[in-house]
Amino acid sequence: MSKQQVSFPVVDLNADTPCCPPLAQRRVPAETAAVLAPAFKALGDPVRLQLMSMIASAEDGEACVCDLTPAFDLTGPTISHHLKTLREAGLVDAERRGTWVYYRARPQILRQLAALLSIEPAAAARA
Amino acid sequence: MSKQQVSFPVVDLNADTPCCPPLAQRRVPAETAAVLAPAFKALGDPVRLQLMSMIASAEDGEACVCDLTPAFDLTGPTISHHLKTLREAGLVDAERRGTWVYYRARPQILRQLAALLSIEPAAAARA
DNA sequence: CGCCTGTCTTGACGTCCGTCGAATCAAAGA
DNA sequence: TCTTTGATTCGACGGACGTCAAGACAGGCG
Repeated sequence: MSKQQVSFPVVDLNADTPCCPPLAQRRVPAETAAVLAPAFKALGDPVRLQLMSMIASAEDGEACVCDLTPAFDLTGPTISHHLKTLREAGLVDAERRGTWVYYRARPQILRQLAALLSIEPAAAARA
Repeated sequence: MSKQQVSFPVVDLNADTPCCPPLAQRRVPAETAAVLAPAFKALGDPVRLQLMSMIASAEDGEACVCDLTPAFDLTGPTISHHLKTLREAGLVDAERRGTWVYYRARPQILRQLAALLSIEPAAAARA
């Protein structure tokens, strides 16, 4: 493990983040943007967006990699890479139970992102 | 991101898009993911997230490039490039009036993105 | 027209990203 | 222990991205 990987985001948005009056209500400060942007970035790939949805909409709230991988025309390592991206963005958690690894969505950050994008009637009517 | 990119999008999400039961409710189809991911991607940069917020939260619902640019330690062309990205993602509209160019948010797509990320109590309680 | 100011486009550079094959690690069985 | 199966990490390649300097374009004013 020694080598690189100095920075290891694994964004922790659950704790302190004062989180986000809507984007259209007050200007997002640079620090908030720096914290939240990586989450949007992680969702900015069609494969990861589908992975996120498959995980979040799974029956028991969790999905096995073994169910995720065959849903795409991509190799295992590539799916694993995308899952790592989602993990480091703080969007999902992973847990190994026996042979398989299960992924679970973190609803708090999803709510934060949704809140940031929410538009109140006032702003909506304005434009 | 996923390869291809058939033609430059200039995503038109306002019209037809069936748009999006919450991501955690039903699995997002590949076509929907392909259409929505670029919008998230566009928000996945701190500068663009701030630009989007500055535009959406502006007094009259629109912001002049001349007000946007000096808010960052970046050159004019770079800001212009980011604005173009937001435009091509369908997140903002631009209009030239005399000397200055004004940008205006498109609330519909913001609402769509927010709806996609929204978590119902059921799914929230589950995880 | 000519000049100035504001904005966008172009071309280039270095970095990051998505993808794969091969190697590695982890758990379960023979 | 050795083998098998599932998942991640490593190393590499090609393409996309963020940034800037320089040039081009548009509108206003003498």
